[in-house]
Amino acid sequence: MPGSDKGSDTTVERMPAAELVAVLAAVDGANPVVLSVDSEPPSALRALPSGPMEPGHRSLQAGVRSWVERQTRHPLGHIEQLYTFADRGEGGPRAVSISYLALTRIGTTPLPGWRGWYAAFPWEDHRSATGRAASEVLLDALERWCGPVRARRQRARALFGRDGVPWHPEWVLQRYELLFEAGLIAEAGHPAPLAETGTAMWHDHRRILATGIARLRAKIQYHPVVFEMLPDSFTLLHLQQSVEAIAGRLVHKQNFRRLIAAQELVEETGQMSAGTGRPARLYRFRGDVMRDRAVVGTKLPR
Amino acid sequence: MPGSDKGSDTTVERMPAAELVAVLAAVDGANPVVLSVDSEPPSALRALPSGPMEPGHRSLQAGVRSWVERQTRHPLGHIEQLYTFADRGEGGPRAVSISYLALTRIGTTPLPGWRGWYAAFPWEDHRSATGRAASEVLLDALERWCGPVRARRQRARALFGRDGVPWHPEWVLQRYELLFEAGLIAEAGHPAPLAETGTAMWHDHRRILATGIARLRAKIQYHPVVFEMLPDSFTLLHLQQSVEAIAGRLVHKQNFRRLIAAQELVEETGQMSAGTGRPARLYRFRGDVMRDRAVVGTKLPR
DNA sequence: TCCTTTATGCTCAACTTGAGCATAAGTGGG
DNA sequence: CCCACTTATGCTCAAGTTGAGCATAAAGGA
Repeated sequence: MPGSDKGSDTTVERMPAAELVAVLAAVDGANPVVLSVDSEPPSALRALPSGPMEPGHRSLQAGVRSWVERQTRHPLGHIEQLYTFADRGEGGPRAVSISYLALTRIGTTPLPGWRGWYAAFPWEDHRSATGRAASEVLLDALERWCGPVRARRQRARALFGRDGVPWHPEWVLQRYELLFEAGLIAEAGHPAPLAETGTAMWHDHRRILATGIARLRAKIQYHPVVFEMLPDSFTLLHLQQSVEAIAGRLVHKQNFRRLIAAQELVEETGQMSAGTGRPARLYRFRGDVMRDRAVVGTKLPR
Repeated sequence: MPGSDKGSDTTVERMPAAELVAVLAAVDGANPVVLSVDSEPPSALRALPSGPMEPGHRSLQAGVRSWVERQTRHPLGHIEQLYTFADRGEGGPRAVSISYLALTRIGTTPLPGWRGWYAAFPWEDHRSATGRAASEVLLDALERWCGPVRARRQRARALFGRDGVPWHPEWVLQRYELLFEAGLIAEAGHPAPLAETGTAMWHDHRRILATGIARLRAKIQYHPVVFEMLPDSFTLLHLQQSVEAIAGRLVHKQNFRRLIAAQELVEETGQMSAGTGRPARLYRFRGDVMRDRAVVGTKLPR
């Protein structure tokens, strides 16, 4: 192998184990959810599914896919690697965890274990006034923590968007890390200093989840991955609500439709939806356009 | 640990060693370069610097930084994780390699080992007619390989941008993988079927480099990372050429300046450049705006 | 019937982007 | 000194994109 200081064979003994961690995301109506395991109390979001890496797959990707599909009995849509973390186990060998984001549909038979992801990040849901209020409260607390340090205050304001600074849905991880730095995050040990601080998760799973949400929010703007989380046929409102659920903010309905129409990502099935209000046309995703353009955006209007 | 089928202790023995691989990028005038090691013949791009992961750092990031800085004696600017690969070592334990992208300046004392990255990807340099021609030749070959399969042809055209389809600089990895699939990539074993196919690299380093270039091209559009690769003071032309070198395509000069001016990312030093043609103002990067906005774009006009 | 709810079509102003025109200010050669 | 050549810099214009709102349609229930 090339490289300057390649380790000797003894190095191998010190080498870390690798673990896979999955952020398995779906949308249940207007509620974005992830699969959670080992909940105590039940129905709380506590830990992401994880397991050891197994030899014998063509790629890590394939390994994650078959492992998750075996566990959940759900076919997976889009899957992508998030990040690799190394934790030092008290100065000794380090455990490497490789995290993945995978998208799926909640079928008609929802598994137990799906939990709304905003339980862990109340301030990230800017669709509702309560979510926005949580974000305000945290920004206040952050500014107290910042003290007179100008750079810090500016960073806080840029991330949490006050005073005309726009709110960027995809900066989930940066916001989480700032809150963490400021000691405002409830972790397993110490209790939450504020009510708006969200539920704690096992080990570093909350950070991994933040990474996953951030990636998904970013991706949704330039790649039609939402459709991996929708049923075969859906109304435009359904599509819009899924996008809003993920992005954590509302969009202008007419503009959203204009955008969707312009991109020719969907086609009418010819059928209409039932339900309250005027019936809406049902659409299906046109998988074929993916090949024409390789990448197409869904773009979020404000 | 939570998770469904957590491995027993015996699993640990099968676990892979982890190796770090760095794509260390810089810009030399109008030439984008990466640090290469172990060149044979010398001055060829053969392998990326790599080494074993060492315990004792706060994070992987910090480990890579100190390792690369020790090797190259260059301070690193931006550094980010690219991807984690697992290669199966003949069905046995897998080697995990964690790859990183790091940016730096080539100081006044250039290290040996910097090589133009387009040697490995001639078709990615759309600044020159020869690069565009290489891209055309490869697309022709691809279309022959595709045969009548419509979906394949469409994918090839979308990626290589023919017939009015726009060329997307950041789809480096996808293009590489398509060429690879089509058997058009020269790898260590078999020779190149075409002249335009670029130089082979050790193991999977060419894929890693492709990932790094892709990430850098994408990043440059919404984060001012170019400045990490420029000297303290520079002319707007210098800045533009660096961007063009990375993006692999030319931009409209006046629009580029308008964009830079609008973003207030740079300020005049008051001095002028010497050299051929009318002297130009020298600028420096305003590091302080980074904090105000958290993220600022450099955006590439066509 | 009227009220509530959701669907859908259309317009407008503000802003962004791609492209080009024109002029300025250096250098080196006749 | 004037000219060709090179790079710098200011400005305009047409198209396209985006944010926001007006208006109307079609269903169900009180």
